[in-house]
Amino acid sequence: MKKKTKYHHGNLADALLRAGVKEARVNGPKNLGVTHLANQVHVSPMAVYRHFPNGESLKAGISQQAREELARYMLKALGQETDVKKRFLTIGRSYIEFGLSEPGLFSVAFLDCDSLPNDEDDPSSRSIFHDAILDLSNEGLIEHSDIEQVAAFAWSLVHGYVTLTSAESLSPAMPKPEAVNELLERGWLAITKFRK
Amino acid sequence: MKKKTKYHHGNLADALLRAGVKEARVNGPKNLGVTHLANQVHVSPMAVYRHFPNGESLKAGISQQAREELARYMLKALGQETDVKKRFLTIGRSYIEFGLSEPGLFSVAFLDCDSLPNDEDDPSSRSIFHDAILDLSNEGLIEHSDIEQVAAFAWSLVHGYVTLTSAESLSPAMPKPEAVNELLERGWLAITKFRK
DNA sequence: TGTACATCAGTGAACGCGCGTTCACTGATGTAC
DNA sequence: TGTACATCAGTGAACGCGCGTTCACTGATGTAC
Repeated sequence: MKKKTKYHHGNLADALLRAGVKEARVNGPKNLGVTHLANQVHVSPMAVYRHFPNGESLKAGISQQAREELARYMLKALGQETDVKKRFLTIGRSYIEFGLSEPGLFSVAFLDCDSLPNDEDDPSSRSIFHDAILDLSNEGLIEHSDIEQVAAFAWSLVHGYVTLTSAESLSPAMPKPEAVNELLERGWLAITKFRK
Repeated sequence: MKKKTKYHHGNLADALLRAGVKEARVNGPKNLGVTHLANQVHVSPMAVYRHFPNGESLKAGISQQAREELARYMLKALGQETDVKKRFLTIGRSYIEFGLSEPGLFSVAFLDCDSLPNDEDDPSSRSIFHDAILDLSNEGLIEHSDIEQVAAFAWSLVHGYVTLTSAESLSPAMPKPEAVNELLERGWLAITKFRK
C-alpha cells in the first residue's frame, strides 16, 4: 500500500479491478467508469486503455471479479461438509448471505455487461450449484433428467429472494433472518419430492 | 397524437410518464433522464420541473407506471378463473410472461429509486400475490401463519427466474418455455405440502 | 360582456460537471551487441 | 560491462457530449369586477 510514485505502476490492470471491486462494494454499479477509477488509482484516464480496450470491458472485468468473490464465499461456507442435503442447503444459504451482506457487489456481479466467458477453472456460483445437483442425482434424490430444472428452480429461488429483499423500497415485508431456513427447506422439499 | 403546437401542452406530466414508459420498454433504465425525455415530448427541459421536483422523482413515477402495467397484465391473465390452484399458478405464470416479454419495463419496474408509496387502490403485483395467498389460507391449503413465508417464497421464485433468464450473458442454460410449468408446479408443491 | 391582472406553464440560453476517448508526447525498462 | 535503441507504460491537455439544474423571461389562461 505504500505510495511508491514510480512511473510504471507495476500491475495497473489488477489495481483497477481492485479499485472497481472496492467501489462496487460501497456504491454498487455507479462509479465504475474509466475516469473515476483512473482517479482512484492515481493514474491518468488514458493509462486504462493500455490494459482494457474500453470502459465496458473494464466494467465486465469487475463484474467477473464480483462473481468470483461470491463463488469463493460459497465454497468457503461449504467447507468439508459431506452430507448431501446439508451441502445443498449451505449453498443456498451462503448465496443469500453473500447477497444480503454485500448488496453492491452482488448487483455488480449480475450486471448485464459483455462478460468474458468464464475461465474454465475459475469457481462460479453456477458451477457450484450444478455440481451439488449432480450429487443429488448420484444419490438418487432427484431424477437425472431433472438436473437442469432443479438448477433453474434452486437458483431462481435464492436469487429472487436476494434481489427482492435488497430492494428495500419495494418489499417492505420480505421476512429476513430466520425466514431463510424455512425458505430453503421449502425449496428442498420441492426439489426432492417432486415427480412429474 | 396530432402535433398541435400549442404553448400549453395540456397534460405534460402524463406525456412525460408515457414517453418514459415507451423508452423503458425499448431501452430499459437508460435514457430516463430529464433532458432526454423532455426532448422526446418536444418540450424544454425546464418544463419538466413544473411537474416533478427533480429528475429522480420523474424516474420514480415511470417505475411506478411499469409496476402498475405488470399488475394489470397479471389481473387480465387471472380473468374470472375461480379454481384456487389455477389462480395461483396463473399469477406466477403471468408474472414470468410479463418479465420475459417486456424485459425493459420489468427492470424499470424494480429499479431502486425513491418510490412513492403505492396508492391504496392501484393494483400492485405484491397485493395480487398476497390476495391469492390469503385465498389459499382460507381454503385450508396453507397455514394462516405461513402467509408471509409463502408470499416470499412464491415471489422470490418467479422474480429470480425472470431476472436470471433475462440476463442472457449469465445464464446460458436457463431452460425457457415449457420449463415454466414445471417450475410453477414445483413451487406449488413446496407451498401446499410444507409443514414445519 | 369587456377589460385588468394574477397565475400558470411554458421558452431559451447558460452553468459547471464528469464522462469516454483521442492525440502527440515522454520517461522507464529491457535487450542486442 | 557499457551503450544504442526499440518497446513498453505512463502523462497531460483537449475534444465533444449529454446531463441536471438555474436564471430571467414570456405567452396563454382564467378570474374578479
